[in-house]
Amino acid sequence: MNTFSEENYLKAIFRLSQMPDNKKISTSAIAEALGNNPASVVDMIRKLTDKQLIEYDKKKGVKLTTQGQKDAIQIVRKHRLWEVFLLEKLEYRWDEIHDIAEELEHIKYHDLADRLEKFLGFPEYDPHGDPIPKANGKMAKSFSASLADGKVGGSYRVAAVRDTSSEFLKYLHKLEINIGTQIKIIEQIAFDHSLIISIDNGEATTVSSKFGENILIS
Amino acid sequence: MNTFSEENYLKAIFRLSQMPDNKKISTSAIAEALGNNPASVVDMIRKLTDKQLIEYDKKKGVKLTTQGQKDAIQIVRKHRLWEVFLLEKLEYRWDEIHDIAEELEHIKYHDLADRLEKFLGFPEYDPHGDPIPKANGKMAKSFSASLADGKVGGSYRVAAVRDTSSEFLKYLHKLEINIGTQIKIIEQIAFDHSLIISIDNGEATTVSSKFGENILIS
DNA sequence: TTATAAAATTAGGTTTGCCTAATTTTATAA
DNA sequence: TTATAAAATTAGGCAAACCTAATTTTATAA
Repeated sequence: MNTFSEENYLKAIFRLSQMPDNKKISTSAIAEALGNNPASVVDMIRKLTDKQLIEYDKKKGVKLTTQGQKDAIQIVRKHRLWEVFLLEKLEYRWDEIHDIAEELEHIKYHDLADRLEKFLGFPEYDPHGDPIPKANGKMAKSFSASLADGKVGGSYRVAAVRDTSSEFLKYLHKLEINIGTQIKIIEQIAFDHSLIISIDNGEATTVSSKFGENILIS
Repeated sequence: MNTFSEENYLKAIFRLSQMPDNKKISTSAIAEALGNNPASVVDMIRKLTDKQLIEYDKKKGVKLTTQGQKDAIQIVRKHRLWEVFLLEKLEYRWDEIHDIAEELEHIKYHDLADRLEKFLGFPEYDPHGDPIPKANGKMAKSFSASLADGKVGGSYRVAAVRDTSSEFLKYLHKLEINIGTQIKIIEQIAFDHSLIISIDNGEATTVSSKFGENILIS
């Protein structure tokens, strides 16, 4: 079994490996993702390599092994199921559930994820629009197109959010944007790629390019 | 905030302080309860004393301070609420829930216990018959009379179990004893205080005195 | 009372997972 | 190509929470 910390590294590496940009997963990228010092990451890379959960090549960076990938997906599965539980059953807000699920995802017990999944009615997506891996590790493809990739004049459905920080989610809450909300791109500012959008046909609002990149559409 | 380990010590001390025998809570008693070495307990006694969660007197043993008691009760509260969740919602067996709740009880987040309690419909007792502390720390008195204290010829309702180990609970499952089961004491063996009992008016069964001490009656 | 056993404590050590500071390696740009 | 910046690594350290072995204190029983 893996420790909490090992699990957090696996999850971070998995997340990085899912990024559309397909960049190499470097020591410093992992350090940044976890808020740790790169020196600590070097320690853990050694440990996870010994456990054969990752492979490391200074040139190519870190890659999950088959087992590492399996382990990571099970953590992601638990995280997303618990998020559904917290939102739907305990009525937490969108921006609160991530942090609690960060702790709950590490609870290990035979069948726990499967029973939780059944209890929740086999949800396909978590409250942030991310697909929930099945018990066998299979998962639907994540949404990858962002609002920033949309065309001026186009109208798009919010399918998921890339950033799940409470800052971003609180901002969305303020703008009344949820999964399913329809967003129309009215204009793109050439200078900094800011977007002028209409939310559910409401009045024009300006958002940054960073904002647009973190809204995934379908 | 307290660490997982500190919480486990507080909980163990609380449990010992609830024992009807009212014995002094010694270093070795705590060590035994947690399966740790007495030397480790000495370390932690120092730490919890510094944090003003316990008071220690070599003669009188360990005592929880007001704050220590508060903290301990909140952990017990979470433990028992999660047990209800695991049994009622996830359909785990009686003998499985304790171990999972041991992990879940340490999850900290504003309101978590309160929301869980509400979701579960404000249960009064956990599946082992132990009272669930309320948000304000108040809790019903635990059942304290055991079957071993019963009279020959008397008939008693199983109100709770003292031992929550899966070994004991599996044994109860085999004997078809649950909370609410009626047990009649047919005879007590003078030699070793074994009990001959009838379960829900079924045929005579012999159980040890240790068994009798771990069944609490009302 | 004194010998013995039990309990408590101290001293010193281990592992995990972090850290800082210094150094080495690799990449980038003048 | 060479200077500089960035990234990676090494060396050494720290706190938490355990441990064993040795010692001291306390309790119990002959």
